Amino acid sequence: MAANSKIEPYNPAEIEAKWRAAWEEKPVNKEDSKKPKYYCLDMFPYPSGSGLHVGHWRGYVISDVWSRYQMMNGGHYVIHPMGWDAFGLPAENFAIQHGVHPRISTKENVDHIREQIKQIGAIYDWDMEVNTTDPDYFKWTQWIFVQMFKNGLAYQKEMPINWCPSCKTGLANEEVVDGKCERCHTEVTKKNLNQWMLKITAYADRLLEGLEGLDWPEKVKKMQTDWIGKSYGAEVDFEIDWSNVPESADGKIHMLREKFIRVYTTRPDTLYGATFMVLAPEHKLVEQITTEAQKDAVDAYVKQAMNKSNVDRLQDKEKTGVFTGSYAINPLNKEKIPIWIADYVLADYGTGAIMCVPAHDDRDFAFAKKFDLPIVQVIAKDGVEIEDMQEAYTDAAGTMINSGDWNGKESADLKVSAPEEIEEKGYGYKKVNYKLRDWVFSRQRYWGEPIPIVHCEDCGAVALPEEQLPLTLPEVEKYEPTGTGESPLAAIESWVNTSCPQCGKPAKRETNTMPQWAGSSWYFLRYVDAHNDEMLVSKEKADKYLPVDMYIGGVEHAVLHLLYARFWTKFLHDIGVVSFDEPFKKLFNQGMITGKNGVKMSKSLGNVVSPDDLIRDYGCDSLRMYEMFVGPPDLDSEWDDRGIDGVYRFLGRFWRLVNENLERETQETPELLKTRHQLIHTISTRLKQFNLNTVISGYMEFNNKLLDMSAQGGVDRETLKVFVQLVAPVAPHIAEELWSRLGETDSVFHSTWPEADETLMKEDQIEIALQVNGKTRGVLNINIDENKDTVIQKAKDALGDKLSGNIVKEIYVPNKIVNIVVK
RNA sequence: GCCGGCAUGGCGGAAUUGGCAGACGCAAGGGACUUAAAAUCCCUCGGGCGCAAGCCCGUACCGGUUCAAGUCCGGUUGCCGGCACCA
Repeated sequence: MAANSKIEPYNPAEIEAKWRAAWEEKPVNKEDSKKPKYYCLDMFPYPSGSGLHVGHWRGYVISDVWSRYQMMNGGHYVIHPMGWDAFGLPAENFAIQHGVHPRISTKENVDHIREQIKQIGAIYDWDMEVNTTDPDYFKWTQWIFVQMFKNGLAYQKEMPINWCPSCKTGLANEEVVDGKCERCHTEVTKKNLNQWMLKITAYADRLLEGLEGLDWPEKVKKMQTDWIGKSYGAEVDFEIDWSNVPESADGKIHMLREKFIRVYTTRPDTLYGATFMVLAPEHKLVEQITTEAQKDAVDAYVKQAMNKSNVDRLQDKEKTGVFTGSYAINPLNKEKIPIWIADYVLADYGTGAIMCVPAHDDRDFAFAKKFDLPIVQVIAKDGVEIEDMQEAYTDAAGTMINSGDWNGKESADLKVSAPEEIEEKGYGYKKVNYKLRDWVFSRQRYWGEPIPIVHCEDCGAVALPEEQLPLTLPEVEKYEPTGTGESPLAAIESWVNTSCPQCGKPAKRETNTMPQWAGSSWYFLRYVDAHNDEMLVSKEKADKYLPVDMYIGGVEHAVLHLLYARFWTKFLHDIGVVSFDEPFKKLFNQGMITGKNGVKMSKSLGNVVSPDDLIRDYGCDSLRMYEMFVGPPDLDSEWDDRGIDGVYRFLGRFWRLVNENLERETQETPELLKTRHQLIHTISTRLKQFNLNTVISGYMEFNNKLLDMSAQGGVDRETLKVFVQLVAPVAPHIAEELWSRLGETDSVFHSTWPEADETLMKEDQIEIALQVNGKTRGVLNINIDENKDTVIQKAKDALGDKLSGNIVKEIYVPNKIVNIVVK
């Protein structure tokens, strides 16, 4: 059937320009306190100079589809803002190379990317726009820091921290990936610096417990759980046997000597099996307990361990270590056990010292084998003591042996009860530990929020009073990091020299800046009250519009931004700024769009696909739809330009379907009614479940079906309207155009999402499969919900002589299948 | 090493609670329309055997449970992701 020749062809450029202008003038989503709110948030971008590619689009399209769906389904006022995470190194490096102030280049980049993002045709409310580098914004970032300082959560500490020699700045643990800088992949070294730290560890338990109630991908929750790394165990004291270290040797006297070495263990049940101890090379007792004979070897080892880079320390799985010459006493069996030092023991976890149970720990086993130390099994594996052990038995499962009065107990029970027993006997304490470390918060770079602290000789570190915020960055000539651990700000004397806010004496400003993650740790709160001069967000707005209902972005921030933002939100909750303590109720991680063969799109590889040409050739709606159709939204997908032809052709046919039926006045038939409700049901279900790629295939399937019906008589107006509504979230421009052609005067996005009536969508005739012994041998048309006996009789008739042998069993799954088992 | 996830045509991918594997699309081939091309429309499209009706094989591999397995269970291999000496 030829298309009606009078129908004008689908012209996306014209339609999209028309509706872009109309929406610009009269936005479809405006603040309306009478409607229920829905907050759908994108992870805001860093405004880089290279602009957006089709991969960036995906997340923004997903969130816009979801936002528009929320507007229509439930009549929500949707908070859907966009902003800029604009502090950071690229702008600063650009300044170093070209002498352009980061403020200037950042503004240019923001203006450029804002225009690109507008191409997506999303319902962003630009009145809410925030920029982390705007003094009116970072005033509040600094304010939060001051509150943390006042509450003892921001503190200074001199310690060896992760240092990136290329970025010339300190890094948080979260920013070190495989021993390398998360940004530039340079090997991270250690540097001893006085740092500002944020006490995220004070929130370790709450950050862990809070995960339980969140509708987040399990993967992300697990990553955070592992990162926090909570473990249960005991701290146990081992008495030091000082007899090998004469007190007079280096002038030390007994009184100053520690009596015990304290260790942390998660396996107190294996205490009888501890046959040696190992201290971290940095442990404070190492010097004291080392005997004269071992001194040279120990000194050499400590020196070498200190010089090892993170990467070496990670890669060298081979155990190394030296004997200190001293012994300790196992508190339970009173055995004398040697004390070693080795770099496999970390100085900054637990107590920096461990008891070693080689029979039941892989690392201790490897160490014992290498240095020929005794191995004593204390848990029977499968009821027996292993002869000539080849690997450690690490399960806490089995009966205790070689363990004094613990013999015969179950190790799994003992693992739980031992800490208390040890506590009663006075050898130690029950103890919980975390892998999470405090957040190294200082950066020795220019383009970040200045830390609002003044150092006064008399008063120490003093926070700037609130009325002096924001503390803005001074103009500088040189942006180069010094590399010495000092910020470039330290060279600006006129800025550094100030007076103490407390006593008025001359004092110096803190010259470090905050890390990139500071501004992004709370931006989602600011959007809903972006122009408030009085506070970071009013109580009223916060209560009305927060927290975030749906957060959409890449998985790469699982333990960085998402952990920090949760921490800051909990803190702001505790000081009464907001009344909730989890910022993001639901999280969705979209998969990455890659180039051919799953290679990440990058400028240097030249495989970046720009949306610009595609929009020109196919239009925004086609690109939006293809972003959804390219693959399941949560998985990575390879971009293939050719695929967009498919959705473009579909939109052309959809255009034709509606237009060729505009004037027809087709009456609704039972068949059309049924199809309409099946369509509503199919699309709504898939949309709700976030199966966005199959939403698109659903459109295509029903469009083909309706085109057939159109050719055979026509499609009624109500069905067309419903179809247009269902397409609207994905392809808003064409939908709005067709909606108005169907005679509607208000926006399709102000219409109510159609509901499927299950009774109307039911087929009355259905085709089911006929099987013999589980193999399909034909199909059968039956009435829906037809009685079992009738169906089976029909099936037997239809199968006829394919049914040879005795019928053993007849299976009928209603409306699905008949299976006859013969022998 | 430990912990997760995944494995389906030439390609991207569909398949409620186990119930006709390959929806939808891309690419490819054929046809219609056209002076021609583009666009559009129609048909074919997992492999093998067969003139045909039809039969056999097929969801990484091996085995199991079941009337019935892409789906569940046990084992193996490969790929991806996270953690990486946290005691």
